Amino acid sequence: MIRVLIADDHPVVRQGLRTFLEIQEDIGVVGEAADGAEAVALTESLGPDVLLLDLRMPVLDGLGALAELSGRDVRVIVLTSVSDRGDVAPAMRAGAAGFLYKDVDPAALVRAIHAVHSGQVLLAPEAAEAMLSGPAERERPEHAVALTDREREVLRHIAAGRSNREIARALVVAEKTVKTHVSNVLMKLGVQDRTQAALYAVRHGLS
Amino acid sequence: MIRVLIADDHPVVRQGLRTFLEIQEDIGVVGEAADGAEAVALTESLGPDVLLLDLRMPVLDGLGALAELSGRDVRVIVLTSVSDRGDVAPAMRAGAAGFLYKDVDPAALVRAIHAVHSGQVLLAPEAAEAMLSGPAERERPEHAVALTDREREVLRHIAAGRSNREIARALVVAEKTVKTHVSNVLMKLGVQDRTQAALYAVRHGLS
DNA sequence: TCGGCAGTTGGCCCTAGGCCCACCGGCCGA
DNA sequence: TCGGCCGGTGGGCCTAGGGCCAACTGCCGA
Repeated sequence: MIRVLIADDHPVVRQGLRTFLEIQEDIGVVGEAADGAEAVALTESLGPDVLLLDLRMPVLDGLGALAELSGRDVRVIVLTSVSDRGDVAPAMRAGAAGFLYKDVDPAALVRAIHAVHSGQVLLAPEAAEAMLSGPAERERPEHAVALTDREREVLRHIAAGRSNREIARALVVAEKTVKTHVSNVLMKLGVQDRTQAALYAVRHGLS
Repeated sequence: MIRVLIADDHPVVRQGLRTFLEIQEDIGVVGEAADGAEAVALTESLGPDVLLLDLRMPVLDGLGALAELSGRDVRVIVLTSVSDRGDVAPAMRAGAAGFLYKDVDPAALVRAIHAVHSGQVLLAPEAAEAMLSGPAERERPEHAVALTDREREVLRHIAAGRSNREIARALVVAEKTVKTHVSNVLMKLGVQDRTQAALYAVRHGLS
Protein backbone atom coordinates (compact mmCIF):
# COMPACT_ATOMS: atom_id res chain seq x y z
CA MET A 1 0.00 0.00 0.00
CA ILE A 2 1.56 3.26 -1.14
CA ARG A 3 0.62 6.14 1.14
CA VAL A 4 0.07 9.34 -0.82
CA LEU A 5 -0.29 12.93 0.36
CA ILE A 6 -1.89 15.44 -2.02
CA ALA A 7 -0.79 19.07 -1.92
CA ASP A 8 -2.72 21.50 -4.10
CA ASP A 9 -4.44 24.77 -3.29
CA HIS A 10 -7.52 23.85 -5.30
CA PRO A 11 -9.97 21.64 -3.40
CA VAL A 12 -11.47 20.32 -6.63
CA VAL A 13 -8.09 19.05 -7.75
CA ARG A 14 -7.40 17.44 -4.40
CA GLN A 15 -10.78 15.77 -4.35
CA GLY A 16 -10.46 14.50 -7.89
CA LEU A 17 -7.04 13.04 -7.24
CA ARG A 18 -8.10 11.47 -3.97
CA THR A 19 -11.19 9.91 -5.49
CA PHE A 20 -9.24 8.46 -8.37
CA LEU A 21 -6.28 7.23 -6.35
CA GLU A 22 -8.38 5.58 -3.67
CA ILE A 23 -10.01 3.22 -6.13
CA GLN A 24 -6.54 1.86 -6.84
CA GLU A 25 -5.86 -1.37 -5.01
CA ASP A 26 -2.52 -0.50 -3.56
CA ILE A 27 -2.66 3.27 -3.16
CA GLY A 28 -4.10 5.08 -0.18
CA VAL A 29 -4.46 8.81 0.27
CA VAL A 30 -3.38 9.71 3.79
CA GLY A 31 -4.06 13.43 3.61
CA GLU A 32 -4.46 16.68 1.73
CA ALA A 33 -2.59 19.96 2.07
CA ALA A 34 -3.81 23.30 0.72
CA ASP A 35 -0.47 25.08 0.73
CA GLY A 36 3.23 24.38 0.80
CA ALA A 37 3.70 24.85 4.52
CA GLU A 38 0.84 22.49 5.27
CA ALA A 39 2.36 19.99 2.87
CA VAL A 40 5.61 20.05 4.80
CA ALA A 41 3.86 19.75 8.16
CA LEU A 42 1.65 16.87 7.04
CA THR A 43 4.57 15.10 5.44
CA GLU A 44 6.28 15.17 8.79
CA SER A 45 3.28 14.14 10.81
CA LEU A 46 1.75 11.57 8.43
CA GLY A 47 4.86 10.12 6.86
CA PRO A 48 3.52 9.51 3.33
CA ASP A 49 5.51 7.47 0.85
CA VAL A 50 4.71 9.76 -2.06
CA LEU A 51 3.79 13.45 -2.11
CA LEU A 52 1.91 14.90 -5.07
CA LEU A 53 2.98 18.52 -4.98
CA ASP A 54 1.67 21.50 -6.91
CA LEU A 55 4.19 24.27 -7.53
CA ARG A 56 2.00 27.35 -7.40
CA MET A 57 0.64 27.50 -3.88
CA PRO A 58 0.23 30.16 -1.18
CA VAL A 59 2.20 30.52 2.05
CA LEU A 60 5.02 28.38 0.74
CA ASP A 61 5.27 27.39 -2.89
CA GLY A 62 6.19 23.97 -4.22
CA LEU A 63 9.87 24.75 -4.59
CA GLY A 64 10.00 26.03 -1.05
CA ALA A 65 8.30 22.92 0.20
CA LEU A 66 10.78 20.79 -1.72
CA ALA A 67 13.62 22.65 -0.07
CA GLU A 68 12.09 22.02 3.34
CA LEU A 69 11.57 18.36 2.57
CA SER A 70 15.09 17.84 1.36
CA GLY A 71 16.47 14.78 3.07
CA ARG A 72 13.07 13.56 4.20
CA ASP A 73 12.02 10.03 3.44
CA VAL A 74 9.32 10.93 0.95
CA ARG A 75 9.22 10.74 -2.82
CA VAL A 76 7.87 13.90 -4.37
CA ILE A 77 6.05 14.08 -7.68
CA VAL A 78 5.58 17.61 -8.89
CA LEU A 79 2.15 17.88 -10.51
CA THR A 80 1.77 21.27 -12.09
CA SER A 81 -0.58 22.90 -14.52
CA VAL A 82 1.90 25.57 -15.49
CA SER A 83 4.26 24.73 -18.30
CA ASP A 84 7.25 26.74 -17.19
CA ARG A 85 10.50 25.17 -18.37
CA GLY A 86 12.38 27.13 -15.77
CA ASP A 87 10.69 25.19 -12.99
CA VAL A 88 11.87 21.75 -14.01
CA ALA A 89 15.56 21.74 -13.20
CA PRO A 90 15.22 23.60 -9.89
CA ALA A 91 12.48 21.22 -8.81
CA MET A 92 14.49 18.14 -9.76
CA ARG A 93 17.57 19.57 -8.12
CA ALA A 94 15.55 20.30 -5.02
CA GLY A 95 14.76 16.63 -4.78
CA ALA A 96 11.65 15.95 -6.84
CA ALA A 97 11.45 12.39 -8.11
CA GLY A 98 8.81 13.13 -10.72
CA PHE A 99 7.65 16.07 -12.76
CA LEU A 100 4.29 15.75 -14.43
CA TYR A 101 1.60 18.05 -15.73
CA LYS A 102 -1.98 17.98 -14.61
CA ASP A 103 -3.17 16.76 -17.98
CA VAL A 104 -1.37 13.46 -17.37
CA ASP A 105 -3.33 10.35 -18.18
CA PRO A 106 -4.65 8.95 -14.86
CA ALA A 107 -3.31 5.48 -15.59
CA ALA A 108 0.07 7.03 -16.25
CA LEU A 109 -0.13 8.88 -12.95
CA VAL A 110 -0.67 5.61 -11.13
CA ARG A 111 2.27 4.09 -12.91
CA ALA A 112 4.31 7.16 -12.04
CA ILE A 113 3.46 6.76 -8.39
CA HIS A 114 4.65 3.16 -8.53
CA ALA A 115 7.79 4.03 -10.46
CA VAL A 116 8.69 6.87 -8.16
CA HIS A 117 7.88 4.80 -5.10
CA SER A 118 10.28 2.14 -6.32
CA GLY A 119 13.02 4.72 -6.52
CA GLN A 120 12.93 5.70 -10.16
CA VAL A 121 12.71 9.20 -11.54
CA LEU A 122 10.10 10.05 -14.09
CA LEU A 123 9.50 13.07 -16.26
CA ALA A 124 6.76 14.20 -18.58
CA PRO A 125 8.03 14.63 -22.13
CA GLU A 126 8.17 18.41 -21.92
CA ALA A 127 9.89 18.28 -18.57
CA ALA A 128 12.47 15.85 -19.90
CA GLU A 129 13.12 18.15 -22.79
CA ALA A 130 13.57 21.09 -20.48
CA MET A 131 16.08 19.11 -18.46
CA LEU A 132 18.00 17.96 -21.50
CA SER A 133 18.18 21.25 -23.27
CA GLY A 134 19.57 22.68 -20.07
CA PRO A 135 19.88 26.28 -18.95
CA ALA A 136 21.40 27.47 -22.17
CA GLU A 137 18.26 27.18 -24.23
CA ARG A 138 16.47 29.93 -22.44
CA GLU A 139 13.52 31.89 -23.63
CA ARG A 140 14.14 35.56 -23.99
CA PRO A 141 11.12 36.98 -22.22
CA GLU A 142 12.46 40.47 -22.30
CA HIS A 143 10.85 40.55 -25.72
CA ALA A 144 7.56 39.56 -24.16
CA VAL A 145 7.97 41.71 -21.08
CA ALA A 146 8.73 44.90 -23.02
CA LEU A 147 11.40 46.52 -20.89
CA THR A 148 12.82 49.74 -22.26
CA ASP A 149 16.51 49.86 -23.05
CA ARG A 150 17.18 51.76 -19.86
CA GLU A 151 15.18 49.37 -17.76
CA ARG A 152 17.05 46.47 -19.24
CA GLU A 153 20.31 48.18 -18.43
CA VAL A 154 19.23 48.73 -14.84
CA LEU A 155 18.14 45.11 -14.58
CA ARG A 156 21.57 43.99 -15.68
CA HIS A 157 23.09 46.00 -12.87
CA ILE A 158 20.60 44.57 -10.38
CA ALA A 159 21.52 41.10 -11.58
CA ALA A 160 25.12 41.95 -10.88
CA GLY A 161 24.19 42.59 -7.28
CA ARG A 162 24.59 46.36 -7.27
CA SER A 163 22.74 48.78 -5.03
CA ASN A 164 20.68 51.66 -6.38
CA ARG A 165 23.41 54.07 -5.36
CA GLU A 166 26.04 52.09 -7.20
CA ILE A 167 23.86 51.86 -10.29
CA ALA A 168 23.24 55.61 -10.17
CA ARG A 169 26.95 56.23 -10.03
CA ALA A 170 27.59 53.90 -12.92
CA LEU A 171 24.88 55.41 -15.11
CA VAL A 172 25.69 58.97 -14.02
CA VAL A 173 22.12 59.74 -12.96
CA ALA A 174 20.34 60.48 -9.72
CA GLU A 175 19.64 57.61 -7.37
CA LYS A 176 16.03 58.67 -7.54
CA THR A 177 16.05 57.96 -11.24
CA VAL A 178 17.38 54.49 -10.64
CA LYS A 179 14.66 53.83 -8.09
CA THR A 180 12.09 54.79 -10.70
CA HIS A 181 13.54 52.39 -13.21
CA VAL A 182 13.77 49.65 -10.59
CA SER A 183 10.12 50.12 -9.68
CA ASN A 184 9.19 49.90 -13.34
CA VAL A 185 11.27 46.76 -13.81
CA LEU A 186 9.72 45.09 -10.75
CA MET A 187 6.24 45.94 -11.98
CA LYS A 188 6.86 44.71 -15.50
CA LEU A 189 8.50 41.48 -14.35
CA GLY A 190 5.77 40.98 -11.79
CA VAL A 191 8.20 40.46 -8.94
CA GLN A 192 8.33 41.89 -5.42
CA ASP A 193 11.87 43.01 -4.95
CA ARG A 194 15.27 43.28 -6.52
CA THR A 195 16.37 39.85 -5.39
CA GLN A 196 13.58 38.23 -7.33
CA ALA A 197 14.34 40.48 -10.27
CA ALA A 198 17.98 39.41 -10.18
CA LEU A 199 17.01 35.76 -10.03
CA TYR A 200 14.59 36.30 -12.88
CA ALA A 201 17.31 37.90 -14.95
CA VAL A 202 19.74 35.07 -14.28
CA ARG A 203 17.16 32.41 -15.01
CA HIS A 204 16.09 34.06 -18.24
CA GLY A 205 19.49 34.94 -19.50
CA LEU A 206 19.21 38.69 -19.04
CA SER A 207 22.33 39.13 -16.99
CA MET B 1 -0.22 -4.20 -27.67
CA ILE B 2 3.22 -2.64 -27.28
CA ARG B 3 5.70 -4.07 -29.74
CA VAL B 4 9.13 -4.51 -28.18
CA LEU B 5 12.49 -5.25 -29.73
CA ILE B 6 15.25 -6.62 -27.51
CA ALA B 7 18.87 -5.75 -28.25
CA ASP B 8 21.51 -7.45 -26.13
CA ASP B 9 24.58 -9.45 -27.05
CA HIS B 10 23.86 -12.12 -24.46
CA PRO B 11 21.36 -14.78 -25.66
CA VAL B 12 20.43 -15.65 -22.07
CA VAL B 13 19.44 -12.07 -21.37
CA ARG B 14 17.43 -11.83 -24.55
CA GLN B 15 15.66 -15.09 -23.83
CA GLY B 16 14.91 -14.15 -20.27
CA LEU B 17 13.48 -10.78 -21.22
CA ARG B 18 11.43 -12.23 -24.06
CA THR B 19 9.96 -14.95 -21.87
CA PHE B 20 9.04 -12.51 -19.17
CA LEU B 21 7.63 -9.82 -21.45
CA GLU B 22 5.54 -12.20 -23.52
CA ILE B 23 3.51 -13.29 -20.54
CA GLN B 24 2.38 -9.70 -20.21
CA GLU B 25 -1.04 -9.11 -21.68
CA ASP B 26 -0.29 -6.08 -23.70
CA ILE B 27 3.37 -6.50 -24.62
CA GLY B 28 4.69 -8.48 -27.53
CA VAL B 29 8.32 -9.14 -28.44
CA VAL B 30 8.74 -8.70 -32.18
CA GLY B 31 12.42 -9.53 -32.39
CA GLU B 32 15.90 -9.84 -30.91
CA ALA B 33 19.13 -8.19 -31.97
CA ALA B 34 22.60 -9.38 -30.88
CA ASP B 35 24.44 -6.15 -31.66
CA GLY B 36 23.87 -2.48 -32.25
CA ALA B 37 23.83 -2.65 -36.01
CA GLU B 38 21.31 -5.46 -35.97
CA ALA B 39 19.22 -3.43 -33.54
CA VAL B 40 19.09 -0.54 -36.00
CA ALA B 41 18.30 -2.78 -38.94
CA LEU B 42 15.52 -4.63 -37.13
CA THR B 43 14.07 -1.38 -35.82
CA GLU B 44 13.73 -0.21 -39.37
CA SER B 45 12.31 -3.45 -40.72
CA LEU B 46 10.09 -4.45 -37.82
CA GLY B 47 8.99 -1.06 -36.58
CA PRO B 48 8.82 -1.77 -32.81
CA ASP B 49 7.23 0.70 -30.42
CA VAL B 50 9.87 0.24 -27.77
CA LEU B 51 13.49 -0.84 -28.05
CA LEU B 52 15.29 -2.31 -25.05
CA LEU B 53 18.87 -1.46 -25.80
CA ASP B 54 22.04 -2.62 -24.11
CA LEU B 55 24.95 -0.17 -24.28
CA ARG B 56 27.89 -2.55 -24.41
CA MET B 57 27.50 -4.47 -27.66
CA PRO B 58 29.71 -5.47 -30.58
CA VAL B 59 29.71 -4.03 -34.08
CA LEU B 60 27.83 -0.89 -32.99
CA ASP B 61 27.38 -0.04 -29.34
CA GLY B 62 24.23 1.31 -27.74
CA LEU B 63 25.18 4.96 -28.08
CA GLY B 64 25.99 4.44 -31.71
CA ALA B 65 22.68 2.72 -32.25
CA LEU B 66 20.89 5.60 -30.53
CA ALA B 67 22.57 8.05 -32.85
CA GLU B 68 21.50 5.97 -35.84
CA LEU B 69 17.94 5.77 -34.59
CA SER B 70 17.66 9.46 -33.89
CA GLY B 71 14.41 10.75 -35.36
CA ARG B 72 12.97 7.25 -35.75
CA ASP B 73 9.56 6.55 -34.37
CA VAL B 74 10.73 4.26 -31.58
CA ARG B 75 11.07 4.81 -27.85
CA VAL B 76 14.38 3.54 -26.55
CA ILE B 77 14.99 2.25 -23.04
CA VAL B 78 18.62 1.79 -22.27
CA LEU B 79 19.02 -1.37 -20.21
CA THR B 80 22.58 -1.67 -19.06
CA SER B 81 24.49 -3.73 -16.53
CA VAL B 82 27.30 -1.24 -16.33
CA SER B 83 26.91 1.56 -13.86
CA ASP B 84 28.84 4.24 -15.66
CA ARG B 85 27.62 7.72 -14.85
CA GLY B 86 29.25 9.08 -17.96
CA ASP B 87 26.87 7.06 -20.15
CA VAL B 88 23.66 8.61 -18.86
CA ALA B 89 23.63 12.13 -20.24
CA PRO B 90 24.96 11.18 -23.68
CA ALA B 91 22.38 8.42 -23.96
CA MET B 92 19.54 10.71 -22.93
CA ARG B 93 20.75 13.42 -25.24
CA ALA B 94 20.99 10.92 -28.06
CA GLY B 95 17.31 10.28 -27.65
CA ALA B 96 16.87 7.56 -25.05
CA ALA B 97 13.54 7.78 -23.27
CA GLY B 98 14.57 5.57 -20.39
CA PHE B 99 17.73 4.54 -18.60
CA LEU B 100 17.54 1.47 -16.41
CA TYR B 101 19.93 -1.11 -15.01
CA LYS B 102 19.58 -4.83 -15.54
CA ASP B 103 18.86 -5.42 -11.90
CA VAL B 104 15.57 -3.59 -12.32
CA ASP B 105 12.57 -5.26 -10.81
CA PRO B 106 10.65 -6.99 -13.65
CA ALA B 107 7.37 -5.34 -12.64
CA ALA B 108 9.12 -1.98 -12.75
CA LEU B 109 10.42 -2.79 -16.20
CA VAL B 110 6.90 -3.41 -17.44
CA ARG B 111 5.79 -0.15 -15.96
CA ALA B 112 8.75 1.56 -17.55
CA ILE B 113 7.77 0.19 -20.96
CA HIS B 114 4.30 1.60 -20.49
CA ALA B 115 5.54 4.96 -19.21
CA VAL B 116 8.02 5.33 -22.02
CA HIS B 117 5.51 4.17 -24.59
CA SER B 118 3.14 6.90 -23.39
CA GLY B 119 5.82 9.52 -23.99
CA GLN B 120 7.30 9.94 -20.55
CA VAL B 121 10.93 9.75 -19.63
CA LEU B 122 12.05 7.49 -16.87
CA LEU B 123 15.33 7.09 -15.07
CA ALA B 124 16.73 4.66 -12.53
CA PRO B 125 17.76 6.43 -9.33
CA GLU B 126 21.46 6.35 -10.07
CA ALA B 127 20.87 7.54 -13.62
CA ALA B 128 18.73 10.42 -12.39
CA GLU B 129 21.42 11.41 -10.01
CA ALA B 130 24.01 11.36 -12.74
CA MET B 131 21.79 13.61 -14.84
CA LEU B 132 21.16 16.06 -12.05
CA SER B 133 24.68 16.46 -10.90
CA GLY B 134 25.36 17.20 -14.52
CA PRO B 135 28.60 17.88 -16.33
CA ALA B 136 29.20 20.97 -14.32
CA GLU B 137 30.21 18.96 -11.29
CA ARG B 138 30.53 22.20 -9.50
CA GLU B 139 32.55 22.65 -6.41
CA ARG B 140 30.44 22.93 -3.33
CA PRO B 141 31.93 25.97 -1.70
CA GLU B 142 29.54 25.69 1.17
CA HIS B 143 31.98 23.10 2.44
CA ALA B 144 34.74 25.64 2.21
CA VAL B 145 32.57 28.45 3.48
CA ALA B 146 31.35 26.44 6.46
CA LEU B 147 27.70 27.39 6.63
CA THR B 148 25.71 25.60 9.30
CA ASP B 149 22.77 23.46 8.23
CA ARG B 150 20.36 26.18 9.25
CA GLU B 151 22.28 28.87 7.43
CA ARG B 152 22.30 26.74 4.32
CA GLU B 153 18.59 26.28 4.63
CA VAL B 154 18.04 30.01 4.95
CA LEU B 155 20.27 30.63 1.97
CA ARG B 156 18.17 28.30 -0.11
CA HIS B 157 15.12 30.36 0.75
CA ILE B 158 16.93 33.60 -0.03
CA ALA B 159 17.91 32.12 -3.37
CA ALA B 160 14.27 31.43 -4.01
CA GLY B 161 13.55 35.12 -3.61
CA ARG B 162 11.77 34.96 -0.26
CA SER B 163 11.59 37.76 2.28
CA ASN B 164 12.73 37.32 5.87
CA ARG B 165 9.12 37.21 6.95
CA GLU B 166 8.28 34.46 4.49
CA ILE B 167 11.31 32.46 5.51
CA ALA B 168 10.37 32.85 9.16
CA ARG B 169 6.89 31.55 8.42
CA ALA B 170 8.26 28.61 6.48
CA LEU B 171 10.75 27.65 9.16
CA VAL B 172 8.33 28.38 12.00
CA VAL B 173 10.71 30.72 13.79
CA ALA B 174 10.83 34.41 14.61
CA GLU B 175 11.72 36.85 11.89
CA LYS B 176 14.48 38.05 14.16
CA THR B 177 16.00 34.59 14.04
CA VAL B 178 15.99 34.65 10.27
CA LYS B 179 17.67 38.04 10.25
CA THR B 180 20.40 36.63 12.43
CA HIS B 181 20.97 33.71 10.11
CA VAL B 182 20.89 36.05 7.09
CA SER B 183 23.53 38.29 8.67
CA ASN B 184 25.68 35.27 9.36
CA VAL B 185 25.27 34.01 5.81
CA LEU B 186 26.16 37.41 4.35
CA MET B 187 29.25 37.62 6.53
CA LYS B 188 30.41 34.10 5.72
CA LEU B 189 29.84 34.53 2.00
CA GLY B 190 31.48 37.94 2.12
CA VAL B 191 28.59 39.68 0.37
CA GLN B 192 26.69 42.87 1.12
CA ASP B 193 23.05 41.96 0.81
CA ARG B 194 20.61 39.20 0.08
CA THR B 195 20.59 39.83 -3.63
CA GLN B 196 24.29 39.10 -3.83
CA ALA B 197 23.80 36.08 -1.61
CA ALA B 198 21.06 34.76 -3.88
CA LEU B 199 23.24 35.25 -6.93
CA TYR B 200 26.11 33.53 -5.16
CA ALA B 201 23.89 30.58 -4.33
CA VAL B 202 22.64 30.24 -7.87
CA ARG B 203 26.10 30.55 -9.33
CA HIS B 204 27.54 27.95 -6.97
CA GLY B 205 24.70 25.50 -7.17
CA LEU B 206 23.41 26.05 -3.68
CA SER B 207 19.85 26.75 -4.64
C1' DT C 1 32.34 20.17 34.81
C1' DC C 2 33.26 23.57 31.44
C1' DG C 3 33.64 25.76 27.12
C1' DG C 4 32.40 26.03 22.39
C1' DC C 5 28.96 25.66 18.98
C1' DA C 6 24.39 26.03 17.10
C1' DG C 7 19.91 27.81 17.31
C1' DT C 8 16.74 31.06 19.15
C1' DT C 9 15.19 35.64 20.52
C1' DG C 10 15.08 40.62 22.06
C1' DG C 11 16.22 45.74 21.99
C1' DC C 12 17.74 49.44 19.38
C1' DC C 13 18.70 51.91 15.39
C1' DC C 14 19.76 53.53 10.71
C1' DT C 15 19.19 53.40 5.91
C1' DA C 16 18.28 51.23 1.57
C1' DG C 17 14.50 50.03 -0.90
C1' DG C 18 10.18 50.69 -2.95
C1' DC C 19 5.64 52.95 -3.49
C1' DC C 20 2.72 56.99 -4.44
C1' DC C 21 2.29 61.46 -5.80
C1' DA C 22 4.08 65.01 -9.16
C1' DC C 23 6.67 67.57 -12.96
C1' DC C 24 9.83 68.57 -17.09
C1' DG C 25 11.79 68.17 -21.87
C1' DG C 26 12.64 65.69 -26.19
C1' DC C 27 11.08 62.77 -29.83
C1' DC C 28 7.86 60.92 -33.02
C1' DG C 29 3.70 59.50 -35.28
C1' DA C 30 -1.24 60.42 -36.08
C1' DT D 1 -0.54 70.38 -33.00
C1' DC D 2 -1.27 66.87 -29.67
C1' DG D 3 -0.66 62.80 -27.14
C1' DG D 4 2.08 58.95 -25.87
C1' DC D 5 6.48 57.19 -24.77
C1' DC D 6 10.91 57.63 -22.74
C1' DG D 7 14.22 59.36 -19.57
C1' DG D 8 15.10 62.32 -15.93
C1' DT D 9 14.11 64.27 -11.23
C1' DG D 10 11.89 65.69 -6.71
C1' DG D 11 9.03 65.26 -2.30
C1' DG D 12 7.23 62.36 1.04
C1' DC D 13 6.82 58.31 3.53
C1' DC D 14 6.87 53.61 5.42
C1' DT D 15 9.04 49.38 6.23
C1' DA D 16 12.11 45.63 5.15
C1' DG D 17 16.67 44.73 5.75
C1' DG D 18 20.81 44.47 8.23
C1' DG D 19 24.19 45.75 11.92
C1' DC D 20 25.40 45.93 16.80
C1' DC D 21 24.64 44.92 21.31
C1' DA D 22 22.93 41.22 24.46
C1' DA D 23 20.98 36.85 26.53
C1' DC D 24 19.29 32.00 26.90
C1' DT D 25 19.16 26.80 26.15
C1' DG D 26 20.73 22.36 24.68
C1' DC D 27 24.25 19.39 23.07
C1' DC D 28 28.71 17.40 23.03
C1' DG D 29 33.52 16.61 23.56
C1' DA D 30 37.73 17.55 26.30
